[in-house]
Order: sequence, then C-alpha cells, then structure tokens
Amino acid sequence: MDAKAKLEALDSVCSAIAHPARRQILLTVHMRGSMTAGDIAGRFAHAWPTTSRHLRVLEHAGLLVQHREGRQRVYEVDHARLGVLGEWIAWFSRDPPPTGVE
Amino acid sequence: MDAKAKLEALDSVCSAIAHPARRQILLTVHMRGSMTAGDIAGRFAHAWPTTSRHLRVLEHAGLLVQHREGRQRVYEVDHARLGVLGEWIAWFSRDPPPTGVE
DNA sequence: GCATTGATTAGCCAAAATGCTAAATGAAGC
DNA sequence: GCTTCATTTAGCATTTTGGCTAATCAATGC
Repeated sequence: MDAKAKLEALDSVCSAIAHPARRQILLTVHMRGSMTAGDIAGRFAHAWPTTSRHLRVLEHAGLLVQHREGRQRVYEVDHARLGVLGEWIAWFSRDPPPTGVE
Repeated sequence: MDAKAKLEALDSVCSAIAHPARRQILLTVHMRGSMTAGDIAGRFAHAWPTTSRHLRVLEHAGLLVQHREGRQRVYEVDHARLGVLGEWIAWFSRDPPPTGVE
C-alpha cells in the first residue's frame, strides 16, 4: 500500500468511525465474529435501510467484509484496516517533540 | 472518568479526527511541540477563521490545549485524549471471537 | 411462475459540517 | 485613548450526512 493509498484508507476509516452507530456496529460484529445484515439491523434502533447504508460505509472503508450466503448477507470485521488507524495514532507516541523547535 | 464520560470523549475525538485538515493540524502541532494559532493558520490552505474553527473543534474534543501568551494563542497536543481512541481500538484485539457464537 | 423473505437501491427532506467574508475582541505600543 | 496586531465570533451559502418510506432485486419455496 503506497502512501497515497494509505492516506485515503485513513481518511475513509476516520470518516467511517465518526458515527456512533457505525462504531457500535463494528464492535458488535467483532464480538459475535460474524453477523447477517438482518441480525445487525435487528439490534439497532434505525430503520433497516439506514443500517444498510452504515454497513456500506463501513464496507467501503474496508472495515467490514461481506459475502452472500443464500439470501442473507454475512458481515465480518476486517481487522487489518483498523491497523491504519493504529499507525496514525502511533505517530503521536513516536517523535517526542524536542521541547522547542520554535 | 466514568463510562458515560468516556463514551462522550470517544465520540468527540472520533468526530474531531474525521476531518483531514484537523488530523493534519494535530500532527503538525505535535511535531513542533507547540504552535500559535497564527503559525497553524499560516500553514494551511484555509482562511484563518476556518482554521480557527478547526482548532476549536480539536480543543473541545480535548485533543488540543491552549493558553494565551501576550496576544498570541499557543496550542499544544493533549496526548491523553488520544488514549481514549487507543483503548477503543484495543477492543478489537482483545476478545478474539470464538469462531462461531452464531 | 408467483409469493415470500432478506436485503439493497432510489429518492426525499432535515440537520450538521465546512467554507467564506465581515465584524468584533483583546492585548500591546505609542 | 487610538492604532495595530493576533485571533475569534457572527452570519451566511453550499455541501455532506443521516434519517425516513417506497420501490426494487435476488434467492428460495411452493
């Protein structure tokens, strides 16, 4: 993954987790290993199409992967993508500022 | 910090870092240790008031702290707040799903 | 093939975010 | 006290996001 791709990935990940419902979806799917779209929609207050859109945002961000299984759609967390965010946070641990670059 | 406060903190942090300009501000201020509002505004493409608002968002999220110094305003990164995000991410490393909770 | 079930897409409206310019604030200097 | 410099606040237009309902698609069962 080149630098530009990584920046785009970071951007979509940060946008994706900006919404509390999407963070909750991510955590719920992670805890249960995998869930169908219906299971997920059933657990959240929003209308089904609303949740469906949240799922698409998470999928486009690469945080969820999905495959058909009969007529259901099964979602799982792709842990790799969270790594991009972890790397970004790590910048703030590395490079301790020399107390006066001025 | 109780659970509710932590959730609110996470929410404001995630919202704050959702915008690329704010991530860049945060990283830039971190690298240089501390910067005045003018320094920051000077380095970014946006109009000064726009950057000023981004600074306020970051400050309200607790990611930046700020104090007056003469007629300038000096900003620094508050690293503690990023910890909240780190803790959230850590949830996805803990609790490996037992491959079939169904 | 036709109905049913699981899920998405289309389209709409309201609310929030983001950018700008112009005006206001606050500290310093004369 | 008036000016100047550093910055913020106010107010507005535009874009994006997030919610809904209604319509559609896709797989299964009869």
